[in-house]
Amino acid sequence: MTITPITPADSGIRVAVSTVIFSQRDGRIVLPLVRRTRDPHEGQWALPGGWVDAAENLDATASRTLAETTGLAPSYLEQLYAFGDIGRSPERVVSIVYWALVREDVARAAEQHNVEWFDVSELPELAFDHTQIVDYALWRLRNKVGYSRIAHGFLPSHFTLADLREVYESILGKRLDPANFRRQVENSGTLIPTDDFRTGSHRPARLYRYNHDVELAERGPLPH
Amino acid sequence: MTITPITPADSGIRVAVSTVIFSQRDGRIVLPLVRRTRDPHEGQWALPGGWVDAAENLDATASRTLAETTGLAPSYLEQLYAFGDIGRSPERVVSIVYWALVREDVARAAEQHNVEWFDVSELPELAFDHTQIVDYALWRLRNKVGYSRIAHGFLPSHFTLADLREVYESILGKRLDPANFRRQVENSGTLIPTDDFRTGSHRPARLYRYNHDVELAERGPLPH
DNA sequence: GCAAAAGTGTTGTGATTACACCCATGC
DNA sequence: GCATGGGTGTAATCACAACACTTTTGC
Repeated sequence: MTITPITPADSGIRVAVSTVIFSQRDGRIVLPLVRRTRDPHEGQWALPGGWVDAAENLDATASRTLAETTGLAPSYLEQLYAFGDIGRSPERVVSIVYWALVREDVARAAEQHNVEWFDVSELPELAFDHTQIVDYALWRLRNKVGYSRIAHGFLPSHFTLADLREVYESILGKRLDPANFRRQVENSGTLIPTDDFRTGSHRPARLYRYNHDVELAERGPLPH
Repeated sequence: MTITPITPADSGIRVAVSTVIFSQRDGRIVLPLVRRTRDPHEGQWALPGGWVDAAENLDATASRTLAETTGLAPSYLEQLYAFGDIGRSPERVVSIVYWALVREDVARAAEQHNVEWFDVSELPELAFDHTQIVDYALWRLRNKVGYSRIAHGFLPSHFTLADLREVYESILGKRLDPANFRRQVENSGTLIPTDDFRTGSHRPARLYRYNHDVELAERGPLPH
């Protein structure tokens, strides 16, 4: 039996993957952009990404392009949305966009050439529809921080409650009550207190580590 | 200036759109499947869908294939996920999957040939990875019903609180307290009481209509 | 001692739950 | 009348926010 394509394999549609990578730095949310070296939009800043190879899964493409940018594995990676409007590029391109979180220390360790990290509130003009894509990724991030534990994805293995609170505050853009914040996260069962403290200023703060028995976010029946 | 494709236009990857269409019938969630008329998986049941035309937006393709199945416009339509694993089809196919809600009366009015509606708890074996896709769509539906008003998408323009409660109960798979349910939805501001009542058995029940000033679900910065 | 962050205690408020109870209709 | 679903009332509970207060460090 033969397989009969209904459209020719050359359908005029190409498939790309881009990734919105978030990290945290000095209480700000930052993301890496690459400068385009060819048309269209040569010279403009764009999200890191690449074409999907016929023998490579979408997730793998996202991981690969992410590694090529930050040099290391993310602490969280999730598909965001498929953008495929006709006018978003001179040729017809469907972009499967992912979003990722990388820890602050990981991001700092692997700075690359022609990659620059920008504060999300001070982004330059972006190529294609990437401004809209970043807006949507930010919306998802702010939403998801309210009902999951993804904020931990920004932090190194050991951290204080003030560190974690700072992450929440920079994502949500508002101050949180330290006392109530402490109780909320203590009751969530996602943190394991250690016997170590961070000293240096004022009263030492206890260091916590993440309880890896609980997922950063519920993903439903999708394979992880 | 010339555009230089990095991969040839014939990348060996084709782009399709499929849609998981939900409706409600006798307290059960049902969805339409089409029988495949060619290989691969000839004769098996599959989600309605089609190839993306180079001149057609993804949303438009979803609406079109949905119309070809149910014959009418959905009350809710949202992108679900892009499935693109290597092994999911003999050829490399990236499927942008949407999910939709259609009102019970709309679904009943437009029954089509070679389309059959199945109870989601009694699905046959499906082609490709469509079983997994339906599982994920159901998970999203059950989640979203908890924090949005999409359940209204199943109902005709006028309905009783018992109708609405039945929708919630069939989605969530559990009974809800009628008294508390009433207060919750009355306080949500999404319902407008009418002066009409449904009679026929016991005490007549007031008919409500949906307040179209509030969206069925918050979609963030994505264009609707 | 003093400032400041770490950490604890207390109180009020609003949403949710469980359930008792009344109302209006068909039979 | 009586069974049944429509609709109201109410008290207990819980999560959360606001804020006063104590503890422990650096200087």
